[in-house]
Amino acid sequence: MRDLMQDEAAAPRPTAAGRVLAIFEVFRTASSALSMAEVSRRASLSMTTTHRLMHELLDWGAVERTDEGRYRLGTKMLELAASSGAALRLRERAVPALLRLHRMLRVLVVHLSIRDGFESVYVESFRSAHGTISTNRIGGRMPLHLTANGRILLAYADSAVQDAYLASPLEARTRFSDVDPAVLRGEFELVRERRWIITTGQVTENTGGIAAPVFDGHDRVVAAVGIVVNVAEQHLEDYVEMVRSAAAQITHAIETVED
Amino acid sequence: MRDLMQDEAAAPRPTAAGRVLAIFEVFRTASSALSMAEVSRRASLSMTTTHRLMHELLDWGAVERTDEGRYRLGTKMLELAASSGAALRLRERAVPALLRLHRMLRVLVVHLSIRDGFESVYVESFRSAHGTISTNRIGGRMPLHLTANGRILLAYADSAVQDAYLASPLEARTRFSDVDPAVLRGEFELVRERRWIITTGQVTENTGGIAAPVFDGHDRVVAAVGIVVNVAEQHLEDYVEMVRSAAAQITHAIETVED
DNA sequence: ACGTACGATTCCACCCGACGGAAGACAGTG
DNA sequence: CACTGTCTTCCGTCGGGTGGAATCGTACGT
Repeated sequence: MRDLMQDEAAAPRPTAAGRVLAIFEVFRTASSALSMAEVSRRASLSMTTTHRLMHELLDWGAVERTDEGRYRLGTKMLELAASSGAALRLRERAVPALLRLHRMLRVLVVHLSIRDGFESVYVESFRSAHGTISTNRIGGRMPLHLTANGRILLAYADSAVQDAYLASPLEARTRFSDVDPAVLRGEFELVRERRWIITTGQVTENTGGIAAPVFDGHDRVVAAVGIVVNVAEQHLEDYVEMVRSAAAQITHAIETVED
Repeated sequence: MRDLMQDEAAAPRPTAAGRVLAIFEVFRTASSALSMAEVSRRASLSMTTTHRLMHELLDWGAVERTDEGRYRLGTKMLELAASSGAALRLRERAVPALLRLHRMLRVLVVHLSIRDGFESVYVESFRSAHGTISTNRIGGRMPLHLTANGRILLAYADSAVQDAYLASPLEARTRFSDVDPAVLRGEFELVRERRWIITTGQVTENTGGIAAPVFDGHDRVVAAVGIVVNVAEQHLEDYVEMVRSAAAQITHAIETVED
């Protein structure tokens, strides 16, 4: 569609590895399969270089060709993700509890996320067939202060992380979005005290979230479980215990099978 | 544990990109976090090179450090996988139907797989809490001829692919494993005729599988849905309709939201 | 059919980034 | 304290990586 904004597409460092990563970056931000020339442009690499690198990636299986001759990331990347540290084991142990939670809450969305830097990354998410609210997919990212899950993760992060985060510019998505560090610090306080949180109107005006922390065997928070609901919906508080219970189940699943 | 078998660890091509991929390969096959020296050895790279590359990967987010200072793949790999062609959209559209199937079949395992070369890759899999049969995780691979899902995928593949596959050495995992090309060809015939399959004792003696094909909008098979059951269990045939129904639902979900 | 435009591929000579060795910093262990 | 392993920095040399140009392929428009 709009092909004229690849200007600031992250100038790849003049190192060979940097160029490979630049190509990955292109695919990470691209929504569909790309032609080699498109990759070349977006990665700011010469066609020659792109061509050679792409073929190395093809041989290895990092990218694959579509029937129309375009390129996209290959299934081997799936394997890599599965080997990726935190995500894998966590997801595996968490799914049963997430499913139970999801089953109790037909119409809603269930999310499991971990913190990566200043962002919340979705490790798993189940939404019901119709529920089109919240379009996050696995691997998707959101600012920490706008989602219930994110606030859980930030509330339990090192104070150094909290300070740094609150000192950075805080994005607002609605007129209700909390961007005042003082308010957020208060939220964190509350979270650590109650071990759950409710947010409303932060991402879009008519949605809210309920989330709770997942602990590892050493009382450290490794993830957050949360659901997204329509604020029009009755008492959000009614869901709190279900979410907390799911979080507790996952905590238990992680603690027992420690390795 | 056994650190003496890194000999045949895929000599990385003497190209910079090849070295990067060698590192990815190390993590792909490693089960836990690794020290940099371990990566260096397994990838057959000098410490200097490993050190420099690893830091580039760290900066970009491809790998991350554990608390103990070891290295593992970073959460950004999750994002890459989510952007990976076939897997993503397919998985997204399929999950609701898979969940419905899973809900009906408490004790069992539900798998969604696609074909990648001569292997079946699991795109999603749900197992019930206790059911410890079948240890496949997302991104996991299996030979095509041994699983119900794999046979579905192979039965609908180009005949060129079939011929090539059947001409290659066929692994057997139990004394019941079918490794006779003629027998397998017969199976494929049957699959295309009935649009479902039952296998028994192929991977382990006491498990069986039931699977059905998922089509895209152009009558091509893009995935297979299957379940794993204990052969001791009653009539495997009883599950066929449920599996076929789930496959049909996914087919429908893919066709409708074509893009 | 012809011409144009764009993408993919191959070839090549120059050159700069990548490489490995060596040596030093650091931590844990006996 | 010596020893063993890991991680890190520095540097001179060398080879793989690089961009340009030329070729081939294919789809589109006139």
